[in-house]
Amino acid sequence: MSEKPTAPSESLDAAAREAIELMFFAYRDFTDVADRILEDHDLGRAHHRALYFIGTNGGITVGHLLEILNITKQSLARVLRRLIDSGLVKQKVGANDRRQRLLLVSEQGQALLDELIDAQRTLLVTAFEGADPASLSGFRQVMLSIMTEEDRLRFEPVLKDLQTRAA
Amino acid sequence: MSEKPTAPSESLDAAAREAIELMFFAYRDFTDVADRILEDHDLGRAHHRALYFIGTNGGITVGHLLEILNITKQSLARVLRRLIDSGLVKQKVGANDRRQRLLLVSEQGQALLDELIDAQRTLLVTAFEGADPASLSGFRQVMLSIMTEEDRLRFEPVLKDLQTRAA
DNA sequence: GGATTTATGTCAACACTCCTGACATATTTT
DNA sequence: AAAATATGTCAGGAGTGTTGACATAAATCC
Repeated sequence: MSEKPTAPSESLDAAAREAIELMFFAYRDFTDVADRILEDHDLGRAHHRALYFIGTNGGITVGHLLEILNITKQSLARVLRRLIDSGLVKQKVGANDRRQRLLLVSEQGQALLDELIDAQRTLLVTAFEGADPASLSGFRQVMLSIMTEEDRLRFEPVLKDLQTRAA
Repeated sequence: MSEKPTAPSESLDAAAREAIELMFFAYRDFTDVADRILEDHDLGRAHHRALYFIGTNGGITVGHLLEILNITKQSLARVLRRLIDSGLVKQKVGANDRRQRLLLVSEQGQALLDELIDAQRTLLVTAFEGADPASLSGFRQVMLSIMTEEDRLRFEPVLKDLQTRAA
């Protein structure tokens, strides 16, 4: 009685359709908590993302940051200029390669970043507490599984099947 | 030996920190599959979102769509104008309330929407297949838990604790 | 029925973010 | 010395979101 023989499992299919909306609403509300803080500093999401990856990867090069963010040099330039001019991010000439401009958050930048991370971390901790303890690993597995192989490799192993490397 | 007495559980905290990045990369790669299709039609994400909610809520009013999307009238106006001018969306005067302009996708609009939904659905089905079957419910629980109460109510019950209503 | 509210549309103007393509400089590599 | 790399910048265009004001038609209130 199944509709089409190409159906992946019917139930997975229905879950996937619902998940399209789960992704939309969860992501929007997740970013909203940071957006409210950013408003007070007249910064946008692009500033948040750059600040975040600079803060969590101190001394990152401009090129590497571009790779992570997946945007063009010009898009990042504008954002970086603001962050540097406002004193949230500092640059340091690379020790080995003097062409590089290593990026670092300033004390102020770290303070703002802490505020942003805290807001999202708190939301997530609350969400985790509101769900079964076992949900956490399911959530993680699915999220890793949604992203591209390339992005997945940025995370610690832990998953056995997805990353063929039983350490 | 714990750092602070305010720590929620240490392990939940660490998971939440990682989840900040899971959200970023998973959402980006999830939207990317749709963005590639949208490019071919010279449409942006805003058009996608509007088309999606019109398609899945046939006859929705402009006001209701604004509530779902959480954007201003002017932001939607531009997007809606394009969708209507390009024949992807039709308007119909409300039967009861003739001030209303009920929104409906055209045949073309439905075809494009199907293409977009298929792309994201396929990605999600593959992700679900690549994770433990039990992961699915964990993923769902956490995603629902992340969003605001208001948004959560848009979904079918299923969760017992979060929605106090053991129907 | 006249006043008010509601649903929708639109104009103007501004900000943020992303893109393409081109060009310039300093430094490293070949 | 020539080529490649890392970074910065200029010019210009598109999409998306905001505010505030104003206009019209239709429903609702008194």
